[in-house]
Amino acid sequence: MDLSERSREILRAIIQSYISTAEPVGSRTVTKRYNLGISPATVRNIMSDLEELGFLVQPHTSAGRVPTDKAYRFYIDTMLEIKSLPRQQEEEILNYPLHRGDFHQLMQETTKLLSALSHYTGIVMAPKPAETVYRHMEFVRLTGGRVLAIFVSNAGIVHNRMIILDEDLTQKELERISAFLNHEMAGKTLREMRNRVFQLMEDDKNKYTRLLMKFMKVWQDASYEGEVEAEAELFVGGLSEMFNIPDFKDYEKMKELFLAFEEKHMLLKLLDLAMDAEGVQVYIGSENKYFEMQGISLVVATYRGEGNVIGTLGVIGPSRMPYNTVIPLVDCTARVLGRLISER
Amino acid sequence: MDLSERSREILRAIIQSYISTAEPVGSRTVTKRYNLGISPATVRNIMSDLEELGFLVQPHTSAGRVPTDKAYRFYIDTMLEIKSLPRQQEEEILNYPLHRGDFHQLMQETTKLLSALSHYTGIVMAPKPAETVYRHMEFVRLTGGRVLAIFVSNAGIVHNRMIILDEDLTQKELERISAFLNHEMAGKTLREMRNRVFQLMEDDKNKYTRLLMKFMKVWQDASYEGEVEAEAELFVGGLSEMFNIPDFKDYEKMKELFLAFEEKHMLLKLLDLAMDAEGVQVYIGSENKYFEMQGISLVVATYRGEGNVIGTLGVIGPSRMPYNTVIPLVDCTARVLGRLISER
DNA sequence: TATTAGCACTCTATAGTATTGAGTGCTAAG
DNA sequence: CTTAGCACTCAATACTATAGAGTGCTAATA
Repeated sequence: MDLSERSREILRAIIQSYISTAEPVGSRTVTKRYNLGISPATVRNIMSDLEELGFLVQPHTSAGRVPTDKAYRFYIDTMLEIKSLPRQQEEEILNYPLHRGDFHQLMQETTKLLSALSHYTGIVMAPKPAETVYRHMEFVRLTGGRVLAIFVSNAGIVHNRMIILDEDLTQKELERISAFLNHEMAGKTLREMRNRVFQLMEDDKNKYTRLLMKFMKVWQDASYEGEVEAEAELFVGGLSEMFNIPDFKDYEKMKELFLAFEEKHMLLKLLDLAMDAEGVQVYIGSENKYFEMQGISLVVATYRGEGNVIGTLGVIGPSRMPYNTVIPLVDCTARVLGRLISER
Repeated sequence: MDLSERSREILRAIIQSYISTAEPVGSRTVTKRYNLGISPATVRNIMSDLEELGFLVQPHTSAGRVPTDKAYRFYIDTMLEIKSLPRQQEEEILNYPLHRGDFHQLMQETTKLLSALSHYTGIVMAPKPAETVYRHMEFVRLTGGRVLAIFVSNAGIVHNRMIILDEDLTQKELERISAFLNHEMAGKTLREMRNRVFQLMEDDKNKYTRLLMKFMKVWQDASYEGEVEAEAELFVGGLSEMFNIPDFKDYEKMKELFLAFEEKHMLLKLLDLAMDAEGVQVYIGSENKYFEMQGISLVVATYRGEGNVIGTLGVIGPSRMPYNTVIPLVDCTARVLGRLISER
């Protein structure tokens, strides 16, 4: 992208202006607010060029111009100066009462933190059962052959699954199975456990064979039904912030947005995708095929638990977002959450 | 309320008309759609009376009339003929795949079911930890003196709490505590357990005293912090249905509504209140002080688990709701959920 | 006395018109 | 290459006229 220094300056000015006012930017505004020693007419010429290059569009002929997704991408990649997080905001994150309650609450509170500080909507994707390393598992006998399998990770994340056997086991028997499986499976993810189950089922010299066979058969069925590969849980907080954003002052737009939020699959796919990359990532408008929506961007970061990347979190807002403050905010929150999980 | 038979007929006609069209009802409409052998002028006189009695209001002078909360209340109490649920809808409820997954998913899916069938927003209040009867508890040692306490109810509801001890216990020690407490506490609610803890702490002849003391001290603190008395979890599904309701076609109204949804306390208080009554209840508009909102009503029913009322569920929509179909729908869903929980 | 036809009146919603102002693109001069 | 100047475009706003739905009141009627 070979823009002249001056064109870049003007593009930056337009983007910054639009980010702070949400109003289409005219040539006069540029010269007045950012004195570049240049006349409106000149700016107009350059703006016209920038439009041709796909960085700007006009809502209508007699309006100023608005940055495109391409412009935001360019801005973020080549001219964004990320501030370090202001001391005060960092304090706020550190003092936010995240540490109370169980894992669910931790996730939920984190979305609220993200939302409160960004004034946008906060999202957190919880660790996926299939990829969580469990330290302990427990089988609790309920009535009617039903057994509740409870998995606990190092970080205190609890997942559970109902297992329905056609045979009623005593709690004692379950405890034997439980002891055996704990020994066999501790430190594994659900995915790894499933593989181990297949392995064990080959080996019929096992002394728990009959019970285990039953158990594992059911387990296998469960994973066939997609339970092991189940989607991660998605937490959303601060949805109502969306109503304060002038970009979304349109009823139909809002409806579309909320429908998308209710259909969590797409958002989860996107967040899952973000697991593969390092650091903070920004998805602008139509850049991603899973949550493609005019004028909406996501700022996403991965968070770690005991070393590994275990989930992602971030913020959803208008593409017209003050990235220089939101990015460090998301980054810091991800770190803090990671620390909390690891030292929980 | 001594209305003449004819006044009642007209009021009913107006309410039914408004429920189905969402348009203010004029005198001519009443005579045309419900032929009562009466002229518009007569209807006007009666409508004027009904307005004076507080059953109707006019949005403006030259508009028809709209039922007030008082009118809906009267309608529901004295002239609603509740249909039995159509066979087809009952089928739909019974066939809805609620039974998969864990308790959380069950709750979430139930909100979706309610929403899908009513075309409004579904809500389910999960059983409160403080009032859930637990069959089993388990303590899992994590790193750094942290212990995860896991409680399992008969129905397979799992709650967990992090307990932080300033002393590192081995899993063996925990198992001893766990065995003792399971023996001591099984079949109790969290609230009852707390009381029992106080009792046990008096008794220092107990052979587990030192560990238990530690443990219970922390437990006590936790309950002091309100963890035992924690609010029930609220599940909401089908929020976006709100966007399809003409009554809420206003941006500001919508914003207000979503803010109320995010502040779940109020809604929970109301649902909690509903636990005390039997059968299906309807809260119209300003009738309740916790989720008071112009034009919005709730249809709520309690559901049972193994005999006891353990939670509530329902539907939120415009006061202008076809109660004769929504009420049996909510009723049936509550029954089905109860059955699923009890036979889980 | 209760009902009803008739009519004037009220008020919203809709369409049409005029005006304003922001902003552009083009042209010609510097 | 830059810029002043100017005609042009278009959305937003305010104003006006009109149509239509519905009422309340009055006087006639059963």
